[in-house]
Amino acid sequence: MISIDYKDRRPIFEQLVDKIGDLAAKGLLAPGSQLPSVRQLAMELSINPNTIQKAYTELERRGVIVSVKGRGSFVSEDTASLKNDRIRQIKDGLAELVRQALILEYPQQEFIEEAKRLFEEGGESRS
Amino acid sequence: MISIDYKDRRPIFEQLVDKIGDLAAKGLLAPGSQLPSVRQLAMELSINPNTIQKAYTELERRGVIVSVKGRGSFVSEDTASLKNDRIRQIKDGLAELVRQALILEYPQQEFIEEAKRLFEEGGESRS
Amino acid sequence: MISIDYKDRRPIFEQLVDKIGDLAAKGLLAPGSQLPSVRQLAMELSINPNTIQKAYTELERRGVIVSVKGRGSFVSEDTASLKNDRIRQIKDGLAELVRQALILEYPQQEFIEEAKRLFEEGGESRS
Amino acid sequence: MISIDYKDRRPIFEQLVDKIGDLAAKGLLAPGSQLPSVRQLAMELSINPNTIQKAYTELERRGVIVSVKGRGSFVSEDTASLKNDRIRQIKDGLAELVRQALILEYPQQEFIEEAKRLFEEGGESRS
DNA sequence: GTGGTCTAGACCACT
DNA sequence: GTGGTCTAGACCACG
Repeated sequence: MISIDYKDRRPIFEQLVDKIGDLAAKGLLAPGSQLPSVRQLAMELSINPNTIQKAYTELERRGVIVSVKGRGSFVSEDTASLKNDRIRQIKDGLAELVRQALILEYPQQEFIEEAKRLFEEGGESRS
Repeated sequence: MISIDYKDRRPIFEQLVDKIGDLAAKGLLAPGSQLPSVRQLAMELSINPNTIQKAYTELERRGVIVSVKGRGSFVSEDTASLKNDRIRQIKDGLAELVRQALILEYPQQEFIEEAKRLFEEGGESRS
Repeated sequence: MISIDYKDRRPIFEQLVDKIGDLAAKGLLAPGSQLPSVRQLAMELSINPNTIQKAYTELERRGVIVSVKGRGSFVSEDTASLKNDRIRQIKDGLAELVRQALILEYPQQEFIEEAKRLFEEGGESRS
Repeated sequence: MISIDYKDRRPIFEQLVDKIGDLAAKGLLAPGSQLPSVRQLAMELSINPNTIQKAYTELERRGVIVSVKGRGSFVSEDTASLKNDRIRQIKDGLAELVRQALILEYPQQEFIEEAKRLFEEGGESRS
């Protein structure tokens, strides 16, 4: 379910944050369910526990998970915050892109049409 | 014309690539015109010549400029490739964002409306 | 009467200390009355007896309860110390906060008004 | 200027975040000025660079400082966010205290008077 | 057993 | 030189 891509130039902990954030947002990690422990996940992925810890800490900061000393880490039961976390990232990325488009005078209409095209193209290939 | 923003978290060479790419795409750097030499621009911006070199190398790879040993660096005369370079980046970014939106089942309509809103908001604040 | 909140980030033993301290201070646990035994309360709450023991030890240290070997644990009959224990905590916290406010030159008036606002807001939402 | 207290039970990185946040909020660290490098501060305080790094990362997340790879860390020039960061903490603490006071039925009037008393007491002892 | 903090020492990208 | 990431291994508080 959770894997890391060593070809990806982003730091490992960031890949983990994104991956777990996605799974939680889509409900594939049930709200309230327990995540693998820091040590266990570190073993599974053959990476250092500190790196997992860093990812979990960031996820907790974002309200995606809650960690309790001595008990473990759990997916947040506040389902709204699960999705909001990811949607905010999309909106931030979009704002940056539009900023670039305005600088280049890339017309709004083409931008929107490209977006629509990508949505339909992506939508088709889904099972 | 060319400046660097130390508050910007991106590496300086990347800021340069973007900035020069923008200027060329908008025609503010005339096709065929000569760019400042690596050393001269390094002096002007008070940064390391290596950093300029890295930016120029990347720009040449993208077909935005051509460098001729012993003569200097020139904006490409292939105006199409100038704009295409930048537009490709926007499209790539958009494709990635749409991919994320599909994963999260973030509705196309909201995505498009957010984009439109950002375009109008950004368009207003232009001098 | 006594419950634990797993969403609460504080350690369980600390929640118990607070909860029992509150009940004693408000007179809902009569002075002199017997508390559940460590084992019994551990069973009821499905938590480790060590955790209960730790809470009882801390409560005894504070003079809220007295434990007698072989007989059990009892709410202190010194009613003054019951309430004082809790009020001292509030005053300590307040002193620390005011210390911070002075360091930051956060004006007394705003501090007081914020406190009043919180009291009224909190007072309304009580059943 | 910056020191750590080993008697303090809070983690070192948290003490640093608070201390630097205070100095920045009070203007004792001028906006835009450079902080000691991660390694240098680690040497001065005889603690591990990772611990400093953790503190700086948190300070950047809060908008108190900006860190630039290869250049260093700088106090934010957004003076509003410097103070806001600290004031938010005071308000959060106050809200928690009032919540406790309501539970204990500790009268608002006494609470407010205690606060006023502490303000004046603390105010007097200032040079 | 759990999460959280810390040290020691390394490598990377950027200047 | 700078900040950022990572590994390895330790200790603590909590259950």
